[in-house]
Amino acid sequence: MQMIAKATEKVRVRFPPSPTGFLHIGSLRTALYNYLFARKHGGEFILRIEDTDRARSVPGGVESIIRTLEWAGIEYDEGPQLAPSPGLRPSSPLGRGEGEGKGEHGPYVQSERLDIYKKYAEQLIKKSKAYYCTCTPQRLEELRQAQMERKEPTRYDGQCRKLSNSKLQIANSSYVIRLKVPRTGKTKFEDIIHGKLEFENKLIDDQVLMKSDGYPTYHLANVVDDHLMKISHVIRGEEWLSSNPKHILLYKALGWKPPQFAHLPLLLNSDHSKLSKRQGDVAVEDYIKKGYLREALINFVALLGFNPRADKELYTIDELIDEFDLAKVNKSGAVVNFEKLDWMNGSYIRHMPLDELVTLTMPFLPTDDMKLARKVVALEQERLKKLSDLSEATEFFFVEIPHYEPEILIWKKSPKESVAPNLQALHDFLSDYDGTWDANALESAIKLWIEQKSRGVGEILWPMRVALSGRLASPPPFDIAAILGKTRTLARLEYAIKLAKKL
RNA sequence: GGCGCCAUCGUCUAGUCUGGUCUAGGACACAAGCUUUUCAAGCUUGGUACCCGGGUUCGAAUCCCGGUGGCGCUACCA
Repeated sequence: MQMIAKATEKVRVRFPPSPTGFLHIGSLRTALYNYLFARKHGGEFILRIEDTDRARSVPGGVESIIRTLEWAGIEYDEGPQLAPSPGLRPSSPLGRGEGEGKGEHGPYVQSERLDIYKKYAEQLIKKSKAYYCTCTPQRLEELRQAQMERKEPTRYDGQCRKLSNSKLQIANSSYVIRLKVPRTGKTKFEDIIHGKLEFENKLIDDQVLMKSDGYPTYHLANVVDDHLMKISHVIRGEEWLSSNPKHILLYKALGWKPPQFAHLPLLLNSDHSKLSKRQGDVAVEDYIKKGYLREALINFVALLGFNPRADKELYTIDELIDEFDLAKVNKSGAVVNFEKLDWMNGSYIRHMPLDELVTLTMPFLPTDDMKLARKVVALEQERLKKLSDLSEATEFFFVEIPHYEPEILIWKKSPKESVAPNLQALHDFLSDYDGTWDANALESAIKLWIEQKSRGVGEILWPMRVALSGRLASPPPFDIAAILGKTRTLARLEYAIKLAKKL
């Protein structure tokens, strides 16, 4: 794909979130694709904060985004830096930003670049490529309504475009600056993912460049910054595809060469609408809280819209970098399949070294005892889908006696009258047992004893397991007994016998 | 309404550019079986897809045209 990386042009990509809340899972994928592309081509990845909508920016928004990227291990080379503070996960180095994190193209926060946008907007006015517009929002709204009723395309009617561009004109009124879009011809460009595209100029609106509050719109700020920051490839969501001709026209008006574009397919809800909060969590923070591993979430999100190989599902970040290819990114939207995320996360959990897993799961356990935690986690490791499952799954280890419905002590293949005597026999055997109290020794001793008594394995082991765990499903009874120790094991058996007698 | 994008199992996808090896492959989920005190894991097996209609061709999931459907945009939001 010679259109991707020309030897002469350094690959520089950017991820430009708005600090309007938490990082969206779709944004995480966009950030990841940009990151993969940059790393693959030895380029640079820039984080830029687009806070030009003052009403929607929220306090702490920038920090939240940076922390989340940090958690995900997506490092940026240039961009705003946070004051050092105890992070979420110390193991992930933040971008090797230059110095203060400003880089040579900073600042990387748009609200700190207002004079730059103003300068270019005025330049466009001088060149007659843009004009002041004093139309009120009410007039614009009425205009739109009328156009809708007449079934015409909605667009600005150009009332102020005809006026002369003087400061006088705007003297005492609130105004915006609009781009003077050509009325004829077509705007063409080539998208790396979608190929050649063209739009009729007469259908493109005279885009607002500067708002009346002195802030630029996305369109202006984005184009100016991408140019000034020497961005080579704009990789963003497909919701931007329709406005791309406006951006191309803007580059042209400013006399700049546009970068290359790649518009990524959208992430969808199961009903195929654009992924939204209604149908599950979309904030990456929610996934962190629930105990999804960063490796799993990255792997999962990477495969939404892209699949390098036919028969491989699990990729490390290095493999993803290696295999990443914008030309292989899908064109159609992808429904987010959360069940697959669970499977993938479980798979990563199972393959994780135990000590690492224990460290990550400590917040989900009601104990500070690392040795105990290690044993408990080892038992549950292959059962977990996400770390937060551990709290509930292991609760029975940390209570005095677990409570449960007595009926669940009954094994499906044996009569309820046998439960109490079976448990009593087991209790007596265990209280006399003086071998090693670990899972293996207990298992062979108990199984041997069952055989000698010529009983079924199930009629002893099922009630034993329920007595120790209080649950229909749990790890094997020997493992639980080993962790519980002899005293607590016997106590739980005694409690179960009491219940069983009433059955 | 206008403009644009898209279209392979329920879902993520491989295959489409360079038509035959595709009676369409993998994964998740589902079902059955093995193992087993239960669950999980693991292994084995199974069902389900080329949106529709034309055309080009000896041959089309793949190329062309027309429908249909879905989605996105249509703001002084990004």
